[in-house]
Amino acid sequence: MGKGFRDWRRQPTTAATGRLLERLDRRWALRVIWELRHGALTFRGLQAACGGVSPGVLQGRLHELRALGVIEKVPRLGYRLSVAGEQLGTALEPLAEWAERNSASLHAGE
Amino acid sequence: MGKGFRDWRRQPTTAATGRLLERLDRRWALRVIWELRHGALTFRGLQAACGGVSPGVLQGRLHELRALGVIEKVPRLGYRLSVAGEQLGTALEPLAEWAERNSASLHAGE
DNA sequence: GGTAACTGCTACCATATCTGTAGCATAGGG
DNA sequence: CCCTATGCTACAGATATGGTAGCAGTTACC
Repeated sequence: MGKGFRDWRRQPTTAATGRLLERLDRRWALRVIWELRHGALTFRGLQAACGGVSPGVLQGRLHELRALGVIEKVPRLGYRLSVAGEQLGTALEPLAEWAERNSASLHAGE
Repeated sequence: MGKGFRDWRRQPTTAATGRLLERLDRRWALRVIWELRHGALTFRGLQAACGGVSPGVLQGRLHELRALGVIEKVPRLGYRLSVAGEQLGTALEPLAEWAERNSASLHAGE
């Protein structure tokens, strides 16, 4: 980084939160969890629900999210949230509520 | 898309939430908001807080987030959350709490 | 058995985005 | 003037994503 960095770092983001954000700010990561919040979806169903993500990317996200332990693969149904994943989905709800409340400005930003 | 798509689309993600997720699942978007939650930061301070994001990317995120109306630029202090942005930051807290609770599995997924 | 439609998943390439570093123009302090 | 900090731009190389085609396995049906 440039030379002008001072190490004043105040209360820093904890490692755990940092790791989470590191995973979730990738494309479709949040969306996948969000789409699974009401139950299991097949790979292709999930793909459609996300508006046609490319299968390679979806595959990658599913792999990462499984490694994180938030989703799991089930023989017939496809993929679904794990217990931890459902909690994560719940933690996402305030975000969705915010989006609803601020849909006007979200639209403007487009 | 493959040919095998069925249009069964159950309760779909609302447009507003979709748009939000579309913006926030880009790299560093969530993190920037998260780092600003305790007050304003300068461009370079924000850069440092995010672990050294490349300035070009940070610039892009700041531009997008300003267009969304969640952050604003202040003459001397750098950048800070707008009123809506603070609400968004608050909506992010459950996510951070989840991360703390599940730090073990987050570590495992690394 | 043949076929049709589904399943999860892989390969490929064009494009977009991110990383990492260097550097510019400005402002303020000493 | 010199030094440091500011916001910000530029550029090359690495990585991620988008879009499409297609494969192997399973299930259902005629």
